[in-house]
Amino acid sequence: MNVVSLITNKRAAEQSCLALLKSCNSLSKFTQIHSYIIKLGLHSNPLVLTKFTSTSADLNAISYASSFVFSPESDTRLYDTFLFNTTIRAYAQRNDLKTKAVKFYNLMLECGVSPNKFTYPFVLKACASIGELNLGKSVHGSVIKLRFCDDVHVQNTLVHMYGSCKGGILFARKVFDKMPKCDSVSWSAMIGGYARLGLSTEAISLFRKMQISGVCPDDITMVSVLSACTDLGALEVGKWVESFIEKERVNKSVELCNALIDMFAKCGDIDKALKLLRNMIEKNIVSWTSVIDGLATHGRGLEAVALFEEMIRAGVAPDYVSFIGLLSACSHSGLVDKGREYFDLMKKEFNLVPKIEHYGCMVDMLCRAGLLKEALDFVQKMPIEPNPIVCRTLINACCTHGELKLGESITKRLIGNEPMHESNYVLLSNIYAKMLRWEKKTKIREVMDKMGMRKVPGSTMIELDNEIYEFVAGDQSHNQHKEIYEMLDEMGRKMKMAGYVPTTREVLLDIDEEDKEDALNRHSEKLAIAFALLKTPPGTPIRIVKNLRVCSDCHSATKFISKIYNREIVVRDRNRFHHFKDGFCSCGDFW
DNA sequence: TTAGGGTTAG
Repeated sequence: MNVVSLITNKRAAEQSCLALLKSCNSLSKFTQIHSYIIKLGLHSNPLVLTKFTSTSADLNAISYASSFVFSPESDTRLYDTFLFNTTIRAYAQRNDLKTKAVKFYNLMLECGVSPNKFTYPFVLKACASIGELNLGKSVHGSVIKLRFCDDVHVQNTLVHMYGSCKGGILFARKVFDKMPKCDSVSWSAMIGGYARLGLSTEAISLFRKMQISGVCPDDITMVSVLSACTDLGALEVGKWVESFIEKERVNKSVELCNALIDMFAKCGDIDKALKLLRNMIEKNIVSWTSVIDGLATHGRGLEAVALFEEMIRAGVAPDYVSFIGLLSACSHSGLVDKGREYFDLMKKEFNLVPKIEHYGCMVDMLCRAGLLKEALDFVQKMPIEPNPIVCRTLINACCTHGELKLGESITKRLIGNEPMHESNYVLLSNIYAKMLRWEKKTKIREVMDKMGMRKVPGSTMIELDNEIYEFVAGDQSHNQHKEIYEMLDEMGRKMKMAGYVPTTREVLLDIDEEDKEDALNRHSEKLAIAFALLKTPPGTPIRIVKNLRVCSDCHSATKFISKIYNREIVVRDRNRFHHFKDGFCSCGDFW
């Protein structure tokens, strides 16, 4: 065989390898082709493997392939932009290997290979999910240096990246404001950034600006807008968004329908969420889970369980999240036996290993049912370490059941593990208040002050005429505060006549009974309800959203108010919904 | 021969 035919054959072999790799989409096929490549002496040519990394759908195979491409034997002179781009993309798509995408980007620069306009969206996407602002900033620096900042794709990914990094939202807005031309992706990235951070009012007001700008929102924009409504509990705005979607004929993708379902479920209209699910032709696990979880938080546990069963019959396999919804349904509705049954079924039938969240649901369920001993036993036997959420559940249960000493010791241990978490100190200080150990309580507050910590103040939001009002305890900032406090006095008189007794044991302050009553009477929930009674016609349902759990005095007072004023009152607190009507609450005083 | 924004829980 002469040299020419050897070269021809090698080229031919290379060509046929490329052709084979083009259709290769699995690891097993790849390893087969790879052995040919090695036999033919082509393994040092990364370009052959580039073909594979760019076409393969199997991400494990890509890891395998790139380990050869970037082996020490490879001829680095043959590395090119496309090779790096495909490798970076492959890793940027893999949740567990995002940092590798950035590593390959750095290697690209080290090898002297120039990035192009396709490189940055991949790298920035990886930075976004890593969430480190400084990393993102340094990549942004390269974007500027290499003059790729005029590309709208790159700009949009920059907005997304900053919007996903802790402390980056102002930088996102800076990039966004400087963009000469925004498209629907730019607006969605910025609105989505606000929504993810819980800056929901900003998200909605930016959406209004988008409408003025004349750029048409699409289904993806609307998903973020809806998630902002969901966060605020703003049902009226949410309903308006729904009619906007209809009117503008926005593509009703599965994701958009899911966002609508979740909005209705979390803004208090669970029946509407259920109706939307029924009307969806193509539904996925998220659609089902949103409603199951919605039913759970509305205290309709049996219906949640029934819907879960229906989902399985429909051939949709439950996942980790749907089991959280299901178990929390059992927990919120006191279905202890059902909960235990499903917890076992999760492993046996569906091959899902329970995670800490599922153990958390079980502990919560046992504690709510008053089975504190069993809950403690359960935690001790858990194969994973209890997380702070599980510990706090136990501590709360200890407080409710008068096991203050035990509560104190768990809280002290928790503070040892999590010294910067302010809610642990609040717990301990509340335990001391219940023990009437005021001097210890004062000491805790001093420690908190020294560390610059503050208790999250309770606040209640209410939506009236498309405006959102927020109240904090003792709030006097509202321009109608005089009328509101007069209304509160009237409510108090009528409630007492009807048999209401203030639950002063809830007031964890060292003050006399009369002052305790006064403190209770100024809780943000009561202020918001008084405001609603003043501003809405008789018979109109009242919906409020509380940032913390509703306290038992407000719970009892709201029952009286619903009867005295003949109003349906829907309260969303941090954990669940309470529907008050005719002096009763849907939670059956069990929350 | 490659590109950008989104949904469920905790």
